[in-house]
Amino acid sequence: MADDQIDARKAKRDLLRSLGVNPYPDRWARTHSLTAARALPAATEKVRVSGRVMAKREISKKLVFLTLQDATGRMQFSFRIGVLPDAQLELMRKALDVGDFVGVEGVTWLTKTNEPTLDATDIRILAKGLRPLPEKWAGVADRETCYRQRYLDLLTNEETMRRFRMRSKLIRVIREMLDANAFEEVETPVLQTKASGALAKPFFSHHNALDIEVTLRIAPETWLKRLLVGGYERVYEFARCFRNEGMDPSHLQDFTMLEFYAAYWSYEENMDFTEKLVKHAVQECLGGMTVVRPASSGTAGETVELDFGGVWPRRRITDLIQERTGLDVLRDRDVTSLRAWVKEHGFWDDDVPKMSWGSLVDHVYKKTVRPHLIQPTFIVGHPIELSPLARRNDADPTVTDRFQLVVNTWEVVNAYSELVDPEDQRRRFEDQASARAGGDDEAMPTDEDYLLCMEYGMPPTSGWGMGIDRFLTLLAGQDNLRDSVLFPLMRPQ
RNA sequence: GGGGGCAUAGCUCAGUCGGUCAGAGCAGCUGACUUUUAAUCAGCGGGUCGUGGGUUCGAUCCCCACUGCCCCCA
Repeated sequence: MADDQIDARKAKRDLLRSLGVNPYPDRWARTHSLTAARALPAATEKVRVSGRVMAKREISKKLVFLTLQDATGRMQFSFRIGVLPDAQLELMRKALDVGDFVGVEGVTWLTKTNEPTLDATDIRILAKGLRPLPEKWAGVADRETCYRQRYLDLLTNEETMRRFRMRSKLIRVIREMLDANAFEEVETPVLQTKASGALAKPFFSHHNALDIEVTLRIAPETWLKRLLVGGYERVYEFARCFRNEGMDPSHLQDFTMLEFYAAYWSYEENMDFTEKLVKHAVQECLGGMTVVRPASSGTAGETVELDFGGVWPRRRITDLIQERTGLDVLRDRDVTSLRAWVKEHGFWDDDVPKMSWGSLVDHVYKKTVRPHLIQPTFIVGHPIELSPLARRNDADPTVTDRFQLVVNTWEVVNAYSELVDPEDQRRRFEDQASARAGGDDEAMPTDEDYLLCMEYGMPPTSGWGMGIDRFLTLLAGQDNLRDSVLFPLMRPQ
């Protein structure tokens, strides 16, 4: 029968109940974690631990060894005749399965092989499991099961647990460093009436009480900048954002973006800070400045060593294009000839006819330069059309005071000196509106409420954003963002 | 949107160029064993071979469609 394993466990649960033992008691007072208990000297008495039974080795009716696992690690415990009362020993032999949570009280001892072991004087089943755990040696291997039933992946694959603990640590380390630099953590709306702050397609929903259409945020940017008008000087938010676009190994619909804003900083000062922040996070998470990981897509089986040490180069996007292709996009800034070049070199796609000069430069960069950017590199000098919220450069009004950090061909950080001139901002929105009218449905809609705010005065500010999921994926040596998110969205079965 | 791959027991996986091929290990059940740690030994159960069609004397295997997942390309 398909259910015989479940039936066997239910029968054991019923056995417990028939003897007046609750298979789901409310608590267990423990004195030690398993890792702490392992470190105790032999013959320590009244040690109380708890955890999940991961393996059971029944040597005889008189002696059983089991492996217990808790959040700190694993430890072996034993029960045997003469130490555990006979009736309890008999019950545990019959009713205890791999997968059950138990509380154990006992005495520490060392086996022949010097394995720290807790010899039980009392065992209580704390939660009876009704389904068998995945195979103890191989664990769960099926990727779909790992995504849909992440708890099984975490439970049986040590590497998975390590990866998600690295995620928690990464967030903690970044938060600590921002806090130490006088940043304040804030929260801004997820439900909004206008998607703003990025070039992306939003999710729509409906607000019943107000009877209005709302969107899920695509970026926290304009909200955080409103706070600068309100008097904050340094703010940040770990912001869940939602973009209703294609999904692939480097894009999730539901992702975590960290943004921070620092009043009175230029984007160049921010680059200095970014280098320190990222290096600190890498050191804390990896214990060093390098990671060997699979190369980016299209190079199956190859690995690459990323080195976050040293000083990261700062390169103009247009210079990189010229080095890679010989194309000087700044020479005449002509859309038609640039478009012809794109066609001639095989980088054409359906969106090219709609692209402005700036978008074409970005397109060429993504096709020719970015696939070769492996080691951490700052990209600067982005055309103004690509950055409707970024400050215009004083020396060259066609580019913005912006930088991106690219690692292993992925954009990990995007930052700039913020545009704080309300009239320039209005013109940029108007340009976006005409791009939208021209068919570019990613162009940003005008945000009057944000403009109103800016008219009250916004200090010079540098803003910054990092895709946390991407950065973790890089550090953890994974190649799919879903491996860095606990419960990725899956199509219902 | 186009192409490729995967789906077999609760878990990890073999296998059939179409015919005693429904298999192993773990897990489960029964028994033996007081120092195991992937415990060991003996025995016993467990399957709609993803779903639905088709070809065939015969399909888990070949063909088509569908579902889910993974990858590549646009």
